[in-house]
Amino acid sequence: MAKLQKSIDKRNALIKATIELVNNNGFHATPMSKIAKMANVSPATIYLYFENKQDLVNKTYIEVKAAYTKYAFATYNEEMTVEEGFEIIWKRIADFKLNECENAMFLAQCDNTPMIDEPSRLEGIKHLQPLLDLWERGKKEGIIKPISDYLLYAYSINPLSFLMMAQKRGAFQLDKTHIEEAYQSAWSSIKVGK
Amino acid sequence: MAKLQKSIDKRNALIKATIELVNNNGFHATPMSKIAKMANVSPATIYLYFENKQDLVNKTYIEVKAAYTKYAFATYNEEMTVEEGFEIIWKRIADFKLNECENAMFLAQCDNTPMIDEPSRLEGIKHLQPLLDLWERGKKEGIIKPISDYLLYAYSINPLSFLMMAQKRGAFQLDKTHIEEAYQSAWSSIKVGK
DNA sequence: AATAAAAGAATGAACATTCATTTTTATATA
DNA sequence: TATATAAAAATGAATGTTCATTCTTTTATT
Repeated sequence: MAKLQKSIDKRNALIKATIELVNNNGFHATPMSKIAKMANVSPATIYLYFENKQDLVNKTYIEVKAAYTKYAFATYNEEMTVEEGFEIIWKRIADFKLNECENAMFLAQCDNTPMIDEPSRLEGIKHLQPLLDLWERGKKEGIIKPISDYLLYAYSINPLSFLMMAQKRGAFQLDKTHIEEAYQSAWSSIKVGK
Repeated sequence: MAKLQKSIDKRNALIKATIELVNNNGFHATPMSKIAKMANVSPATIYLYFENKQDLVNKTYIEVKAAYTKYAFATYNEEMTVEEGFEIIWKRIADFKLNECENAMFLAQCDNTPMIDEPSRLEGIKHLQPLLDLWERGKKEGIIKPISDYLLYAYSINPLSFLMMAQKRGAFQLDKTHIEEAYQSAWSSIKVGK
């Protein structure tokens, strides 16, 4: 019962503050004291919810990653054709990167940085399985190129991260038309051409 | 002449150490003392070559970025056709990401992180112009899709960064065949389809 | 001999974490 | 229903360490 009394709101506020501060300053330039302040909590309170700073950031990563994949697959089901399924998933991912920008940026930063420990990174990858299964099916049906999943991901999904970062820097605006163009590029880079 | 007496070797060693340590630990988790130690230099000496830590990392970024683009365009010239030119540049970039892995990883980390200040970031972008010019030409000739350069970059160049990181994590090995497949994906995502 | 480069030790600030108390909450009793 | 009590949750202030930067002295160069 001890655990249950701890406020889930406080925990969420801490995670949210972590995301926001790390996005703006990077992991090591966001002191626990600032996280506490932004979450309206005493620094000592953080240690009731997380073991230490590394644990806080690992848990934040896993939580955001789970939210990401949940969002991505929310409207997908396995009865769809490969092409349908891919479009559904791709567009959900695009939505996430644009609408849940803070979360998506946090993930992007984690992915190129020694900020997250390896177990947490692996934990985060798990949830992507449905997409890999879809690709597997696509390869069997001769619809998706028979190449490494890493290549498929690099060309069809990862570009969205780059576009999101560019947009965040104000370099350019990703509108409906762009999204459609981007989708076409993504699909044409992984589908089997005639 | 004061400046000229300072050893270029020492400066290079400092930059090299910065890259290596930042790659492994991140910017804020690499103390000046460690950089100094790895470069076989006293901490105080760093301040003869760089104003402060931020300046050191900014200068490192600019230097690596310049090396990257120099490498990328080394075998390209403007007489080439658009398709030729793109292939030449693309493959040089791929080489860089695979052979100069330390440098490429450092750039990838900088690009998603608030580690570098904005002026240095802009300074680093400048050198990419020849590729943008090539694309401009390709669009005029109806060979390259008439879409934003950001989209072209996201789909044809950026995936290499993802693949490099995956390879670094030991997740998979990017061999000759993969490179060729990757090139085909890159080209087919930006060329005008029939 | 004069000047620049380099060094190692010192300085002071910032920070993660812990400590000693206080406040809140849940429950038991009358 | 009101009160007492025990346990958890929360806090602000300390603690000890780490680190960027500077200071003073030594070494190398011309």
